Amino acid sequence: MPQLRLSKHLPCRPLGVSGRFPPYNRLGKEFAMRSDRCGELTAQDVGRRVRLAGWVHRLRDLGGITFVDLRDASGIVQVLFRDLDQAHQLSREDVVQVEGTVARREAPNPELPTGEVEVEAEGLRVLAQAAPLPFAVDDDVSGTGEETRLKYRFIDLRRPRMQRNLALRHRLCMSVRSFLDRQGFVEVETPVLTRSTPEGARDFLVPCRLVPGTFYALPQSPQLFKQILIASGVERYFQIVRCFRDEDLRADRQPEFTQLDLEMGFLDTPEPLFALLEELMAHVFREAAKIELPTPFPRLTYAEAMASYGSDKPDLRFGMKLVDVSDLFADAGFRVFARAIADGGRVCALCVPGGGDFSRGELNRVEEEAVALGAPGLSWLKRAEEITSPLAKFVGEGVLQGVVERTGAQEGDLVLLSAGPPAALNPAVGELRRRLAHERGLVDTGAWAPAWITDFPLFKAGEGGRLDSEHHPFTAPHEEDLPLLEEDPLRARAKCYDLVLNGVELASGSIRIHRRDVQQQILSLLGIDQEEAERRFGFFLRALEYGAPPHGGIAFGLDRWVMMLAGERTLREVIAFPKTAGGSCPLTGAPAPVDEAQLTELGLTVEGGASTNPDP
RNA sequence: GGGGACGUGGUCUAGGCUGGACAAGGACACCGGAUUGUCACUCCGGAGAUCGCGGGUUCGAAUCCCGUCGUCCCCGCCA
Repeated sequence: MPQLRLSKHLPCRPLGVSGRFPPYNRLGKEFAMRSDRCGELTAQDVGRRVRLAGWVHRLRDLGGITFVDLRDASGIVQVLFRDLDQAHQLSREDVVQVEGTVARREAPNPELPTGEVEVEAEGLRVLAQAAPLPFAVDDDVSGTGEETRLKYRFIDLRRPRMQRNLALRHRLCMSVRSFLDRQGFVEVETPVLTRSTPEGARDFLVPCRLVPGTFYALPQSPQLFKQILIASGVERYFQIVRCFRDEDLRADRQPEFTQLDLEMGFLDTPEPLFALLEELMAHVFREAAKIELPTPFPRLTYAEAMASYGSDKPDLRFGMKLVDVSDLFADAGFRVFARAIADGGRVCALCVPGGGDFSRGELNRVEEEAVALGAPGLSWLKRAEEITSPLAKFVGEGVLQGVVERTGAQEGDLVLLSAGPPAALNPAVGELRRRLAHERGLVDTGAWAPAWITDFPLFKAGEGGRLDSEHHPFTAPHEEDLPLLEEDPLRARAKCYDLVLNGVELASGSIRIHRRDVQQQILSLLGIDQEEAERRFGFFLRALEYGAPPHGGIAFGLDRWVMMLAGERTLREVIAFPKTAGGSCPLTGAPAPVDEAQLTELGLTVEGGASTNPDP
């Protein structure tokens, strides 16, 4: 039986031949086990003696001849075994080393990048055998339940699509780091074992053995640390950092997730930051995904976004703005609308291009949906050759004509009309806008539509008439709104901004308060008195007392960013080892009960005894 | 905390409404055999499931009911 002959010096392929990802600088020594990578062999290699190593992707045993698709990170190449008995013993996903000669194929496979060639094996060594697989390593993920994929994540991640996602994430991080490095940012690590930070979510707690009865909290974000770093003279800080929030999960929410966190000193308006971040975005899209993003990004104030799109994260890949037609209906004779206006509401029109084909039944369904979303009701008009509308019997034709003109409705379009208080009406119609656009195929799914949303309110109404921070308690108010803090705090605007991409909130930030007295005022408005403030974040307030420059920053949801670029539907597809919706990890079996001895050491007892959780 | 969907050999699923020849069918994977140009190789043969778990209804439950656990999606919650 032929054995693998290990040549002493098999020259490695020189640099620059391959354009495949990931290209990397090869040190000769690195290739002790292989001279080439599977996916990189081409017709130019015909006649070369090569040594490969990889996984047996697929086997075709024809008796006297056996084909093996050999796979490594670079791709797949067909290996041909002639009269090599060992080849019959191979199984899928065995790890093998093969030495042989590159030959031109009798029948090329156009489906495969390496399809013109194959490797005629002269020797084979099995490096590791694989047990029967729970699922195949191919890109059709649909044939496997997610729990099974997570339990055998080490197999799942071998799939090209998952490899691509991991690589995309890496490239995104690399391009972020290189860009920010060139802009003078310094990556500084902040503690994971820390105090509760005031983000408003539930904390993950870690019991402290040295002081029984006390707990560290895992950070919901490094917010206070990054501000302290600014006060510490780190003028430009960033960090790609894990954050933890103990809340229920969603397709786009994991209990631990990654932020690109950054902060700049000597910043009192967001303008320089916007310019920098737009360049960062454009750079990252170009480097990581070969997408050109035009800059500058459109900007909308929070008030504009709510009025025109009914959302603080509008999807700008399509139009369909909410159009105010209140004035047209104020005295038009339709009492329902007139009363809504008299009560301080508005009449809002939404043009659905091509919506003229909605049947009466569909319109009823849309109205039900609108009401379920919080709109008081819904009416409509259609522009065909004539304008038709149930409102025609209440208002003059001129009013409906006015609606058509203002919304720009073309022949064949539908205009939905609803009236009510803006706080309820706008989000309802905005959500309707989003749903109808998707249902009707009006969204350009290949487009990238970033936008800045600015000037959020500083506060929102909390439970029992309390004030809550819209962003967080360290957000600076607009100077001209400082008087409002006393008179009408809910009207005060914050120096606060979100970066929205295709209707998804990608990043959120603000100019921070850098004066101790203003900070104290905000905290007291939030119902946090001096004593509590001192107790919870006295360390931070102290930092503001010793010369903190004006500063501001932003934090990106990095997982979401990768998810969008990867075109994935859930965060789990872009995180190597994610949690299920129930917060568990099928791979490791976490969370799991711990030994009684560990609890004792920590001074903890578990009510009702530790729940038993069988090993996975 | 609430709502919805799902749970059947290793994997994915059919069957479930209308309980009875279902000691559960198929595909892929696996095992044995054949096979010298395949590429989702093919052909022949084989093994493998007390239908998530517990209880109930019934002469009889994969199927109906209740509970429970798990997975997924949504609301609440959460930047």
